[in-house]
Amino acid sequence: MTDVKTGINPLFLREEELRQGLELLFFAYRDFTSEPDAILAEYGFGRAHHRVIYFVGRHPDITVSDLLEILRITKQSLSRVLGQLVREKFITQRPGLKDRRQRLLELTEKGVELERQLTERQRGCMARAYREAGGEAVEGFRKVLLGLVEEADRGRFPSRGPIRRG
Amino acid sequence: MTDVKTGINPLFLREEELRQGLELLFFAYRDFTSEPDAILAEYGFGRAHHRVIYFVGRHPDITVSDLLEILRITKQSLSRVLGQLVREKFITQRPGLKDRRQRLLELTEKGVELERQLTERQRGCMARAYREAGGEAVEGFRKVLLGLVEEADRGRFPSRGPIRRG
DNA sequence: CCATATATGTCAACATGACTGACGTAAAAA
DNA sequence: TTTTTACGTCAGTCATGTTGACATATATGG
Repeated sequence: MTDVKTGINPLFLREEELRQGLELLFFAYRDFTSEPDAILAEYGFGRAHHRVIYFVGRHPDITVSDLLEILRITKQSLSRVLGQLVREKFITQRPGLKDRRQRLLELTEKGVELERQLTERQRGCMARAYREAGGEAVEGFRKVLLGLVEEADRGRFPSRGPIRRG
Repeated sequence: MTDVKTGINPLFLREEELRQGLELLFFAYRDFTSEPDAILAEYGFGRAHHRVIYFVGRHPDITVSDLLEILRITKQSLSRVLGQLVREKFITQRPGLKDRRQRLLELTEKGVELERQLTERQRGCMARAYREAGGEAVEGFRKVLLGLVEEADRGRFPSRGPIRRG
């Protein structure tokens, strides 16, 4: 194995390194959410609103059930925040074309603006981290995180191949 | 720049890639916490208890204030879960030696056992992801995540140098 | 020694975001 | 036509966070 040839212990499986992985995830998530939380508070919204706005922006005309599958919360929980966002005109609903039971969700201009404002900060943060770490590190970051995501959802992250593509 | 020489766009800064980063973090965190949540529920505990148990296990004899700084919650919030854990004998408190106002926190045997049970799953999950991604990817994972962590807390993650060390 | 600052705890009230369970309606599908 | 599906809603509960006010013991500095 690598360690025999190179004199490296398989450190990446050691307890300490694993724990650091857990903690990195905790600290990164903690700090990553704190920025938008402040903005959301100005609107009287919370993190749940951010998630809804984000994924509706990301998948225009998403249905309620698809959104529920992403968020993994109950419809009652979603209903509350979604209802607010619709009433306050950040999101519009319209019946599906093929299936008129569906409510296709879409951001209004107001919604797009808020989404931009919220996610811009996070993207900036991520961009800085990417830049500082370098392209190769980003590949690794993606690879490991993808391994932590449930099989079923990995398809959401199309591979771009190793580092470079045409 | 790289793109001129190699024909690569600086893709790692593109909107799409940044968004995938945000989402990877969301999905990974979502799935990463769901495992222990089930176990915690059996004890009538929640995620907050896990965090306390984890960091007390990680830093034996940690003080309440140090724990508060890690968790970034109010002492009232901590007090509730910590109180439960102490009453149910997962954690012991004893006055500090130098400063007797402090309450040094430590896991009991029962606490160690629960911590192990909870974190074992997560470590297993992380180990699998590490193994599948490879050592180099793990370095990248660490690098990027560290860049997302607030300056002040980066010292918690001593660098092991680039991939290999003696 | 005394005043002040610190470490911690506690009570009360409240908001958010999750949950379960039950029930309702409209539309699709069998 | 019956059943299933997509979605909504009401009601109640729980976990976890918040603020504000106040209490106590101990440390620390003048």
